[in-house]
Amino acid sequence: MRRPLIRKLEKFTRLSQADKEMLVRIAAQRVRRFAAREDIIHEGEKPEFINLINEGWACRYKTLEDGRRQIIAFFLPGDLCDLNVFILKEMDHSIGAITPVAVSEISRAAFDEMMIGHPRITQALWWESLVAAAIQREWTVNLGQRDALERMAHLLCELFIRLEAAGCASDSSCEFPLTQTELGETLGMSTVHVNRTLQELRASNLIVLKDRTLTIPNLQALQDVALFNPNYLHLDREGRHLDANEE
Amino acid sequence: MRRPLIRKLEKFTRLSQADKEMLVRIAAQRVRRFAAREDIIHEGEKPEFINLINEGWACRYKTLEDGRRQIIAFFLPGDLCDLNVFILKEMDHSIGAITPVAVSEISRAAFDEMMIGHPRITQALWWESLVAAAIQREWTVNLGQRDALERMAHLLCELFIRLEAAGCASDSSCEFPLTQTELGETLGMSTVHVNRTLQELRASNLIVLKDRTLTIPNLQALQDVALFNPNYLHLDREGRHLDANEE
DNA sequence: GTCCGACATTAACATAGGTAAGGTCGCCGC
DNA sequence: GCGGCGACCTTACCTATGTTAATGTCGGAC
Repeated sequence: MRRPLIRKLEKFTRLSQADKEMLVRIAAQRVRRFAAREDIIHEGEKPEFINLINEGWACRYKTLEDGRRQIIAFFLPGDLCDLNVFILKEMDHSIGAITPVAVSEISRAAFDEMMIGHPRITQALWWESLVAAAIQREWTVNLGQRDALERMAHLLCELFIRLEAAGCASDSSCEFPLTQTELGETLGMSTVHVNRTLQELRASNLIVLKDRTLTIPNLQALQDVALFNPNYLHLDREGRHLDANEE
Repeated sequence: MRRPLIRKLEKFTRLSQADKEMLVRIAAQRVRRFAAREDIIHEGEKPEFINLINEGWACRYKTLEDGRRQIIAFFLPGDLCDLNVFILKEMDHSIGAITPVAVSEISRAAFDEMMIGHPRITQALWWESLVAAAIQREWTVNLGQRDALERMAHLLCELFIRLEAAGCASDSSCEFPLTQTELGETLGMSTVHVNRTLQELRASNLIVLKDRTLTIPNLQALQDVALFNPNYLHLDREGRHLDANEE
């Protein structure tokens, strides 16, 4: 059991034993499973829960009337969908599973209870939601300013670092279940060009991507290509890095 | 005095007289003014306040090492920068004035006080911040999937509708202070292409843009070109529209 | 073992949009 | 009145990326 949410929140703050137990309890109740490509919630529905991704990858996406699809965000293990969504009357986009996923539904009541009894968790959850917003902003920069190669490199850096924070990467490798079509829908490019771009990264020995596994032999080199600055992930607790193996 | 924040929040919920007085008081204390192009807060600084834009236009932006600049969001009158930012140790982007602006700084204490004594306002502010997130997501779709003409049309629809919600548009016109360079930095295109695209919209009688004034003779037609669906702005209170002239 | 669908790859060609360069106009400081 | 500057507009040319379509590979269903 990896408890990716706890792993991630501890990048921001120290949690007490009681805090951790609370989070484990929350994650254990109301678990739903979805197959790959299934929708977790669909545009137009009323959001009733905060979804927490426990295992697997999911994404937010939006489809235009004429069928073009844009992936707006990825949810990796330990990611929360939207604090406070219940305020909205209907979803303006959908959330779908990319791989098979296990999702915990957090009710408004459970959330409020946590907010009142666990200020450390509350703080940490706000931190996580501010980081999610920062990621969305960075995607705007990515799509607006970077060319295809930089854009792809940037996405790979981000996903790798986020997986690492959740304890889902081992030294320089991680699982990578995205198809080239999905990469295209994320980066606003055709699958043909996704393929060309990946070839180019492979040819420069910046990545190894095979059998749904991504290896980044030299992360700094890939970051340089991407003009990647990790500050937007706000991962440094009081300026220093956590020992990856603590606890 | 237009009180754009109150105008906008009333699109979501009814506010009591006491709520409104509270908001007026908050907006009146700690007002700072900035000239066009001046930074309100710069990347790397520690955020200490929530900024509320009272008058004028501002933007979030980010600059890559090599100088490319992306505008990430616009702040129009009545817009709040980031609820809860104080949690973060440093800004990962800058906020700058586009026109001369008047900004109210809301301290953490003032914010907490409001959260405790005015649940209606609290709800409304969370709504406003969820809408801001939805706008950011829509920009991702815009940059990823729409071509130059659609993208420009989409941005113009969005800005016009947001200005209208804040009481800053009169029937089919509004002030429009953005230069073509700024439009380019927003939409990820060169100024030359911004110009071509605006010409095309003018030639189709979809917009009149002259002397910093934008007129949209037929909003529905422009929305059609843009594949614009206003649902992401979540502007309908209990399913019906507010009378624009209430209060 | 073979058929099929999902995914990856490649090539040939088409185009949206970028780059470079230059021009006009109105405004501001002096 | 003049020089400079910023916004805007225009043209000619070039390139990154899209489109179409053919082919390859692999794993699962039967």
